[in-house]
Amino acid sequence: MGAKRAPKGSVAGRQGYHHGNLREALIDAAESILVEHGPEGFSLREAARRAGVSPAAPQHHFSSAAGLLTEVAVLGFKELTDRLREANGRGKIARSRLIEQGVAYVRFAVAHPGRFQLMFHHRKLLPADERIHAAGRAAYSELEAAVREYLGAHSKRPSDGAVAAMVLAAWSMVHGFAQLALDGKFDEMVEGKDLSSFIDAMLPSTLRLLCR
Amino acid sequence: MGAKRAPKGSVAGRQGYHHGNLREALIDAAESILVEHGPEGFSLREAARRAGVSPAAPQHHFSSAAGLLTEVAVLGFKELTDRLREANGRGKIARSRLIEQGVAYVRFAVAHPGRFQLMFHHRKLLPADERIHAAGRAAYSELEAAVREYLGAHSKRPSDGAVAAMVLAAWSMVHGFAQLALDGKFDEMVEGKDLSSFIDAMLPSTLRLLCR
DNA sequence: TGTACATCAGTGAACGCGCGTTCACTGATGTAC
DNA sequence: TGTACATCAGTGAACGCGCGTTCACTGATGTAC
Repeated sequence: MGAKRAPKGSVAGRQGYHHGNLREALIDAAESILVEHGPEGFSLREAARRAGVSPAAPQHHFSSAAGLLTEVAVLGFKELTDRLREANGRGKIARSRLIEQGVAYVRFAVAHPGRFQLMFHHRKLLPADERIHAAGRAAYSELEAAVREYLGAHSKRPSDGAVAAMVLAAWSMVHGFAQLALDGKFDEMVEGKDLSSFIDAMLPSTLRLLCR
Repeated sequence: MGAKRAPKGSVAGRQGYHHGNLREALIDAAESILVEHGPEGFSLREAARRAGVSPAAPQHHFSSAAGLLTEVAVLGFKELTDRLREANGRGKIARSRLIEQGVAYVRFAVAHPGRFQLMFHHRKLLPADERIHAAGRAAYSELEAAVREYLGAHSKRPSDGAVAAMVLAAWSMVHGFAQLALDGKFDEMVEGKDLSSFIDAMLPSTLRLLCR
């Protein structure tokens, strides 16, 4: 096994001419590039390099750079959806569940900055891709559900308009908070502290200004 | 005048070997590129091309591509600051002034998408540039002033913490709204209508959920 | 169980492209006398 | 008012770079018989 001759371009995990798991390896490579250099620093050649494969290899798995990134973005939306659903399961009070969900949104963004920025970077993705839309809508639905429950706790049956307005407000707030945090606009306020503890300290009370 | 021989590479507005106004022409060119292709589509060579000048010419006015873009971003922050100050001058009720200011923030973003995205795209700007920080802080101060007046209308003397929290909430909301709008995430809701009318229709009521 | 062969998943060299930056240069302008 | 000359603001060719994509190819795998 270990004695098997490895081809010149080989890399840890690679054992022969066929990679065996190139599709997943390229996705992992893409995510690591995104973390280090953001969506703009991504290149297909670099992803191939990190997967230990020739520059032409990705063609067999993804139509193009945008195709690979679209896959990563779809996976990102799916994980965000999971995080939001999970957060809405915590706690008995609808209001605190909604707040937990907002915190989960921002935590996802700072935990996976590359992936998050990519998800909202349509120029880098396949245009008008149905999977992206569907994955985005699924995440939106989680937020909508939490808002509906929250509003339902006050008036018996919230109107669709009221729900939509509150979703717009909550989504804008957490999205803006996440973007500003990732762009370093809070660095002066954060000072020595860690960004995560700043979020934990400030975000819930910020969200409480909206949900009261 | 009109009969004057123009050099081969000449372009409207150019009249001789010396451009005469290259610095401003490059800034204008940069803004037009940003509008068309976003911060990622910017290149110094293209800016030089649009200004009707050789690729090496910008060196005499800006240290690098990041230097030119930093200039554009600083101007953007200055204009945003003006818009915010202006908005806070409209209306007698502090609450409606704050809401007007939020609307002005988003209107600025959709009116100058390239400039706006650039301002929050630190990877494209000179790192740790003092002018950017100062220009950003000036805009922040406008928002802070409006929030302080708004909160002051309720309790007699709002605490700094309360002001900071409200600023964070308001800034996050308008910034997120703007980013999501520019990224096309509202396109399904907008449908046939124009983005500006969607903003006018939805944003004030969204902000009212926060300011009440 | 062995063999022939189609298919799959890679290689690696080559393409043309646009980029930022450098270099020696030169035309235009402004100033000193 | 005229002239010499320094300085400024451009030119355009060249550099090396990394990119996405193409191409003819080949090693490995899996299947039919």
